[in-house]
Order: sequence, then C-alpha cells, then structure tokens
Amino acid sequence: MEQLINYITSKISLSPEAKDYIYSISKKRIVEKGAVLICEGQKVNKIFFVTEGCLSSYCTDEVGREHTLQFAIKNWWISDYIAIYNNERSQLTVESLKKSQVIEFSTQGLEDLLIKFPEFEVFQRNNLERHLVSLQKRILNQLQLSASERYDVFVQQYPDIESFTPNYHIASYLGITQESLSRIRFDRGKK
Amino acid sequence: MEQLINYITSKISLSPEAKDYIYSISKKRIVEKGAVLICEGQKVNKIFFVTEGCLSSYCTDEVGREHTLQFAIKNWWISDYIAIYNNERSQLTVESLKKSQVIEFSTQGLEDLLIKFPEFEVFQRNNLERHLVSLQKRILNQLQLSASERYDVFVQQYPDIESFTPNYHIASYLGITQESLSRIRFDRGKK
DNA sequence: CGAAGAAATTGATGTATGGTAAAAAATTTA
DNA sequence: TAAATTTTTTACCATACATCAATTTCTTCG
Repeated sequence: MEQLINYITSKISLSPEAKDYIYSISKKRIVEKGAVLICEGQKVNKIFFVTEGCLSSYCTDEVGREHTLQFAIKNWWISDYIAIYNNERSQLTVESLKKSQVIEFSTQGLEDLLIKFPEFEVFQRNNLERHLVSLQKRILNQLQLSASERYDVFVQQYPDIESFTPNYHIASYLGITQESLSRIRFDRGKK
Repeated sequence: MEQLINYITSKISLSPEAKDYIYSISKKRIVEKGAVLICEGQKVNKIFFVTEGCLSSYCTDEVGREHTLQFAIKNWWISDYIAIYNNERSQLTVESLKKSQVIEFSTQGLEDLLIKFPEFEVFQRNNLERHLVSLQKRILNQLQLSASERYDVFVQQYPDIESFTPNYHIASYLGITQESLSRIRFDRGKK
C-alpha cells in the first residue's frame, strides 16, 4: 500500500485528504499463482495496481488459443480497459502468474477519485501516456521484427518473467507458438 | 476550427476563457497530399488534430520498409508520442495521405492548457483512453487474426481509406507486403 | 492527349513460422 | 520418493506470407 503512495507521490504531490480517499477506495490483496482476478464474460469493475509479482491479461479465441495482451509487473496497472471503455463484458482474463501483491480499486472508486481530487488527473494522464507509448512500441515491433528479434526485446523488457512463467505465455505475447519459441531458444544455444 | 470546439464541447463544457486560450495556442492548417508534418530525426513539438482528410504516421526500417503505426482520420490526434514521451527525436514520419485540414498545437501549448484549465484534463484523458483501447484491440488482432482477417477489420474501421491511399500504406499497417494484400484482394473477387 | 512515372498485379520460388504428435524433461502432488 | 501432471523439446511436414522480377494498369502532368 505504501508502495502505491510512494509511486504516486513520485509523480504528483498528494494532499492528506486525497491520500485518505485513496485508502478508502482500495484494498491490498495477496493473490496466489494462478488466481484469476478478472474472467471472461464478467462485468469489469476492478482495476489492479501491481506492487509485487506479475499478472497477465489474455484473451482466448474460438480454437482455444491464448493471446497475451499484457504482462503487468511492479508499478503497472492492469484490467480489461477495452471492456471498461466500451462498457462491455470482459473478453479478457486477468491472471496472476506468480504469488503477487496488488492494490485493488473499483472502477467507480477511481472515477470518484478523479472527480473529488482533480490533481489526480495529472497522475492518471501520465499512466495513460506511458501505457500508450508502450503499446505503440509493441505494435512497431510486431510490424518490423522477426519472432526472434521480438523475443530479444521481450527479454530485455521483462528479464525475469521467464524464470517463473511457462513458455506458452511468453509465446502468446510474442504472437508465436510455444514450439517456435522453443526453437528460437535452441538456436540461441548454438551461437 | 469550429469542428474542434464542437468536438471538445461534446465531451466537456468549455469556459469562454478556455476556448480563447485554445485559439491562442493552435492554428488551422490546410495540408496537401504528401505533405510531411513531422519527419524522422527532428525534435517533435507539434500535435495535430484532424478535422478533415487523413494523415498517417510510420517508421522506416534499415531496409527501407515502411511500417504504419497509425491512420488518423476526422477527430483523431496524431503526432510522435513515443518521441514526445521519451523526449527523443522522432523516429516517425507524419504525412498527409490526401488534402487535409488539421489544427496544429505546440506540445508546450497543450501542456500549458492543461495547467491553466484543469477541466481540460478530463477531455485529454478521454482521448488517451480511446487511443489506448484502439491500440490494445489492434494488438489482439495482430496476435490472433490472419492477414486476410485483419484486412477485413481494417476495411470496417476505415471504409474509405482505400479509395485514396496506395496499397502499400495499408499493407504496411497490416504488417504484410503489398503483394500479399493484392492477392488477398484477388481472392475476394473469387467468392 | 500522350509520355513518364507510380502503383498494382501476377507468377515462380523461398522462408519463417505453424501444426501434429511423440518423447523427454521438469514440476507438482500424493 | 514415486507417480501424475505439466511443460518443453524434437522431428517431420504443411502453410501463410515474403521475395524477386516481369508485366499490366492507373495517374500525373508537360
């Protein structure tokens, strides 16, 4: 919890009232590996801030293949923004990839926070900008890099996710099959 | 210009002072087909709001291939957000794909606007959320759809871009070659 | 209008990655 | 620790899409 406040105050200054309000709309949760925080078909009314560990969001297509939209590590937010923005039910699953610590917010609570404490908008805008830039970079990578090069970028960006996540999550983030990822790794060993 | 104001007031209410301020930091520009508004290697200090026509942003890799990050049509914003956010020089080119009308803002002007008129934050957040959601959807499409299916989505989303844009821009948005796009189109004709 | 240039198509062939299935390795659980 | 389960690897073959090059069609503009 403290970590969230630290993170926020590293970006904006926070009045005691705002701080109290944040406490009132959020709660700390420890989630076990494999725990599902948002699941497909549900209404989405939660947003999570990760203080420890790693979560992911992914969708499952008709053939049952998973496609990972996001890995959320320390200091990142995760939810199903598509569903929230369009006021739809979730097509995504948000799942904890290892034992993690998150701060849970209700979407309503966050909205109220922004209304009651407009100074929070600056913080929120910063988050959105950062997120947007990371998505744009990912799209450019997807367009111009080979699977192997994308894997390089991934490893740089998330150096330790491999250590606790099955291959297929990573593969599904890169847009390839687990077998292909396995082959890419094999080829590395040769050089 | 009026169209921008209309667009803004459809989302938030705008004080006369705020309105004046917006006028003071922006200017209307007519840009010809092929005009380059931001080019690779430059400092980025402009953001454009499209009121008419269509612009695109793309990067060019070492081999000279173009990769389209965004098409911006009416009521969308376009710039090189990656460069702005990271305070780097642009890796993107922003170009007009047909004769268009845009409102040009300086990044500094927009920042000042947000400071002077915090009510504008809500509007800005809305834009960012919309943009973010569209990027997330695109990533999910890229991960799970075939080239042909992505083309379907593209046509739905931008029904008339084909009528004025060379194929290769579209192909480079979809992440395929112009030849592949041509074949996809050909296959359509057969059914 | 007609020539020059740009864009789109088409064919032949190449390559990266996918699919399937079986075996091996690692991890979890009893 | 052994059995069960999950994950990874490997082999073989399939396919979507890329590449290259030639040709045709469409635009632009003198």
